[in-house]
Amino acid sequence: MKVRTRFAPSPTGYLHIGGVRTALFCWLFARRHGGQFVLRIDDTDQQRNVEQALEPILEGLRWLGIDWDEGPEVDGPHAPYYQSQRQSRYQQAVEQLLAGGHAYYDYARTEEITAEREAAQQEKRQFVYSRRWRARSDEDAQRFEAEGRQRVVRLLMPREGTLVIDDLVRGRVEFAWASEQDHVVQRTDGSCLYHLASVVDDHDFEISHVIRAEEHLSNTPRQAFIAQSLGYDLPQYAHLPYVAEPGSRNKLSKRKLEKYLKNKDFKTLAELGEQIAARIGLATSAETFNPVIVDFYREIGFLPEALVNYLLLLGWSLDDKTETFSREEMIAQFSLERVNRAPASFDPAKLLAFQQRYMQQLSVEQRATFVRPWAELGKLISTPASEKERARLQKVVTAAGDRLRVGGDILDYEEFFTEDDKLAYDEKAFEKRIRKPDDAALLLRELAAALAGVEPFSAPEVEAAVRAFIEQRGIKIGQVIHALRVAATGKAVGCGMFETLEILGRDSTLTRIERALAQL
RNA sequence: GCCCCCUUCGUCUAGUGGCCCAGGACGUCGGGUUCUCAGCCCGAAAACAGGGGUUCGACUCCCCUAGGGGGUACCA
Repeated sequence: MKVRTRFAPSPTGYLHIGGVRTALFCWLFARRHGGQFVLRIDDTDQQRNVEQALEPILEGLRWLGIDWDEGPEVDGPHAPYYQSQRQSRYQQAVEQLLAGGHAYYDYARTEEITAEREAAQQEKRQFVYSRRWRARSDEDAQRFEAEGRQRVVRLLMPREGTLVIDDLVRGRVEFAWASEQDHVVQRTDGSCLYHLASVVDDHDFEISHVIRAEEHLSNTPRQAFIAQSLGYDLPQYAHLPYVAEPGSRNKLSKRKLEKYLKNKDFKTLAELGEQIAARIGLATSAETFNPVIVDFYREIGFLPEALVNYLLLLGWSLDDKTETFSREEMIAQFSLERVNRAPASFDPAKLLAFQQRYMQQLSVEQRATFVRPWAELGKLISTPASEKERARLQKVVTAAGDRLRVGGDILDYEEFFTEDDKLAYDEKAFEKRIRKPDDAALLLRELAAALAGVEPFSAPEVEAAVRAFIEQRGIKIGQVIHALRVAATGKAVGCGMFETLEILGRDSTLTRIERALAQL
């Protein structure tokens, strides 16, 4: 059988971390079996500009390398892939259901249905619609209409027997038909509802495997009924567990940011993002820029491969030890059988650890290239960067080494790019390392003199000179290096001191030391 | 209320009746390396939701309870 999967986002304006995990699994399954991955847009009740609200979602998928064979932009043999453009097809399906006796016109008022439901609940029994306002004949219909009633189309659900679904993740799941409702498939205004649309589309698009979030498991019976009534073969179903909040089993939602911010790791990530956004002048709002949204990671400089690898392991595992998967490996190894049935909570700390791991695997050249856009956006260097700036950037990236976790971290190293007379000092560090120690100023002055003659001004030579200096005076390196760091970089922490000085060069180093001493 | 799904260290997970006084990873804690911070290395603490069965033997099978999630919409 030809494997075809689909991901069906609503154009909401952003791509949620849970949603993209579902998309990834659909995509992996299709690729694993040499099939196709289809993108369908569920915009049945969208009033706003769909194109605009869709773009961030497509952008997110593209960034992560989740490519679609059919759907928006690429089209395909079953176009259009927008539900809003397929209403006439759904209308046709409704008529087919009616003609086949699988659905009926119903004239009940909302209050009447509600009353029946509440009565059932009072008696603690399953609610089943009495079908009192079902039009069994034209005469019924005319009579109801004469009463000023409006009609909807309801499913004529079976009242006995069971439906067995062999879910690829859950296993065998049984539903009693009697506990299903006569769901509405077409509204009073003639528009069709999601479940009908979804079933029709899955059939028309020849979807073989419906891989979707767990919240749809309970919706499967009505969809299966629609499909069967329309004479369609049922697709294979696979219901994925939802992605939970950090440190809890509750479902991850974009609306509970306040709560997530109380989680230490989530907060750390969120703050990292805010800092970077501020430095590159990115206007952010909690709505669209936070660790629950995929775009966040792209903006602050995560590697897509790291996010994908992390997401892969959120609810899936190959065995008891394999954690790193290349794109090819995950495609070759992915299987729905190994999807966990329990919800997996989103762990920002572990995601960051994956990012760090992937960053470490890049060569210095790759890392410098990757990081450059942030250096440009943050005005550390010009846009586009000159050859000279690129060369310096690469040196800084080398010196920073593993300190660069995400692309935006390069913004922590502005001291390498600012002019000597504009270097800012961390006041606390300056106080502690230069102003307060009695001998700091003197040592710094003498050290500057020693450094003046170092030739060439390279890390090993500078280090040799500093070591000779302290040995000569019988002091420890700590007594001079901290002051030197603050004078040269304005900060208490940073890259290796000697590499730092080499990058700055003799002139800047000496100028900066002098300037620091002048501040006293 | 009714129906369905889920439950192993804080977190992601391995485990399909004996290999498990439960393994790996992230995080945490302690130590080492060191000019700071990272990184790296070594080590430690940390879990089978609870209760009943079945069995010579249960993390693994069955039942109940609790907790979490979903559906019960003219939402998707």
